[in-house]
Amino acid sequence: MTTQEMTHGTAGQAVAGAGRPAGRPRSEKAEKAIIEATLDLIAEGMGVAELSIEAIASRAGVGKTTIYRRWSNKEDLVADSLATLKAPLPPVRGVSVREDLITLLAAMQNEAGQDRTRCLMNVAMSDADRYPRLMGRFVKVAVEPRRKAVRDVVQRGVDTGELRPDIDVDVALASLSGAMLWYTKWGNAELTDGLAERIVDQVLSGIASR
Amino acid sequence: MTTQEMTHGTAGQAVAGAGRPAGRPRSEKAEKAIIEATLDLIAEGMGVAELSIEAIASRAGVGKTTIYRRWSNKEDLVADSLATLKAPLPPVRGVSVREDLITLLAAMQNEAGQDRTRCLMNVAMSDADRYPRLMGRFVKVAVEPRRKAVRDVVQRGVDTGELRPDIDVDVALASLSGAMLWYTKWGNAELTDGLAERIVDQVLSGIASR
DNA sequence: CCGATACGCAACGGTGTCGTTTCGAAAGCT
DNA sequence: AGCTTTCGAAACGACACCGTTGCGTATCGG
Repeated sequence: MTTQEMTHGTAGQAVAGAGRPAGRPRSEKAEKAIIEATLDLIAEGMGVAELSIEAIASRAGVGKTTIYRRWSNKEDLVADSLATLKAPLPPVRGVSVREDLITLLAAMQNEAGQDRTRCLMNVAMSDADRYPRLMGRFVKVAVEPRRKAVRDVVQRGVDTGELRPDIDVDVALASLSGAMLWYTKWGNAELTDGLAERIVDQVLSGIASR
Repeated sequence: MTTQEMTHGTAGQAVAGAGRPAGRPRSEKAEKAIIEATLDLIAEGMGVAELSIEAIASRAGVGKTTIYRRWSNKEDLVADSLATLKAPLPPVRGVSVREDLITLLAAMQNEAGQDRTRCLMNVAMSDADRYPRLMGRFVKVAVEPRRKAVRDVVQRGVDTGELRPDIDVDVALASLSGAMLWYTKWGNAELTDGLAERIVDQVLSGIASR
């Protein structure tokens, strides 16, 4: 958490081992509800700028006070909310690079079709420039794990000789993930069956004549 | 223009040849200023939702009346503004597919580095879901020409035999443009020299071992 | 010159959100 | 019990925009 210290965190707890703040403890449930409401609203297409504390409070069934007590501003709240996002990546079977890449890209395509992920992606791309701290957080919890997953597979392919040793791994990964990103955004929405497979095969084999 | 008809457009002009509305004509300069101000604000990172008519009027040095007289709502204004965007694509020399693709991707990378294009891109990706009409307009004036440029080069390569005849052109184009998009968004910002060249070469030759 | 329209500007009442404050009730500790 | 802190709810004054209207001026055609 970012602004936990704001109220009592360090003061009451850091020095002596058993420093509870005395008084009614903060409701863990309220905190969950607030974060969940925040993510919900974002997932419904709300940009960070339009997110209103009032709407979050109302949606979470919580008083505004309860929010302001924990986060001093919207950005901190959103940052903490993003940080709770889990990244359930599909497991990779590890048999062949081709198969693993298809698995990962297909998962990416699937996620891009869901409203929640889609809107989060939008926020990530659009509000990123305006809220650099948010961007950092989002990249860390959402983009980075996926990038790493693809990167690991590619790197493994290089190590095992399945892929050429002289390739630029970052560019490879950009070609793969970027292709899927592009296609799901602006490609023709039809003909997306077996898209992951087509992308992977074509990036693997190249498009130039031999 | 979308809502020109709102006031006098069709009524005064369509029927008899010489039907001017009588009275002071609308200032072309004001119109330009309004649209320019709108694009400016968007380019400064303003999302469509946060765009305020007041801000636009103020920035354009224009009364709100002058805006409301022409556009009945914000979306129409933004749509018309986007429609005025020119797409100065780099000329392509047509010598080799590789060279042409590098030219186009390098231009894309360059554009992604400019704040104006960057923010417009953000709006395109983020507000697209919320304002489908805007999305359509933007795709038409900004995305489509670029997509077509790359597509034409790829298609030409297929025709001349420079590229394999069995490739999926759309996937190829997604791999190329998508890779650049991905890299400029989330790739490590260093080491972007010769990026276009690296992407093109690697997509052309593929990454799999032979 | 006259009538008509557009111009920039300032003001209107209305709405939504801000961040803060107050309130009575609830929930923990000693 | 008594003390402390948090809870949800409601209200506060402040501000930013909304979309509209009126005002005095500018610019056209007849």
